[in-house]
Amino acid sequence: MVRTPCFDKNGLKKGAWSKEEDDKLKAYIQRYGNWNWRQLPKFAGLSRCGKSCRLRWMNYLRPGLKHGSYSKQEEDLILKLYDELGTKWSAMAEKLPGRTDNEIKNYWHTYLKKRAKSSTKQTPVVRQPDEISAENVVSDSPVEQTSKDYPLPQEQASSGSVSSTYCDYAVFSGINWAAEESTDCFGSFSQPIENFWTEPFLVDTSFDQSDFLSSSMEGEFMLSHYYCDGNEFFNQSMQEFQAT
DNA sequence: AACAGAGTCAACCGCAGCTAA
DNA sequence: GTTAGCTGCGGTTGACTCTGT
Repeated sequence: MVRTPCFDKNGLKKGAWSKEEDDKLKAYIQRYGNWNWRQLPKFAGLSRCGKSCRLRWMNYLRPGLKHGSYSKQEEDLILKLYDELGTKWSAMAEKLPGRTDNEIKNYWHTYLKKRAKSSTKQTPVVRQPDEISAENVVSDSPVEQTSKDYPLPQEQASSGSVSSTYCDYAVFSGINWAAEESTDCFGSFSQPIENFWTEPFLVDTSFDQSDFLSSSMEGEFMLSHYYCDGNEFFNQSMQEFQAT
């Protein structure tokens, strides 16, 4: 299912990610944010290219992602969005909280392409773009159910990064990601520091997540410019987590 | 049990677009 | 206006799993 790990001529690792690499990347981004994908692997102690790190984070490690089977409503929405947007997978992902462009793309190619072909024999339903939105999704999944109860502000629904939308969804919908991923959530991100950009981005090759967690709980790590797609999410999550 | 072909999906590749110098 | 560096996107690949024979 995944590519066998190997090293290219520059000594950069390719292929499947190990648990250890995941932990390093996750911990680093949650600590410092993705301030520069190109430089990030060097500081995080990873033998990967920045692109690979970004992809891994966006498609797999990022909080709030849903994995697994799609609901009927999600399938229908993807089909409708495909009619409207074509292969704009990232645009589709914005309408499907918790799903990535890559995942939607794969799902399309494996399942929905066939379904779409068969349905083209019927008269297609033409919809205006503004008719298709996340709030039109009716789903039995917790995220989507509650997102109807806590609709996104317009600017959040229509602009900004995909991931911040996911995160805001999570926050709006009251999902306690901190509780779900307690080891991934770190206290005090909401507290500011003066010199985030001048803070040394130390290579955490000997990084111990439990140490980090405990120390961060005590408020030792504080970020003001947490330059991460999910900064709002983390700030909110931290507050929720600390409140529990 | 063994093999072949189909299906799945994480990851890679290359390009376009954006921004800063 | 040009160039370089970086990010994000969409298409594609290929290792692995599943299913049928």
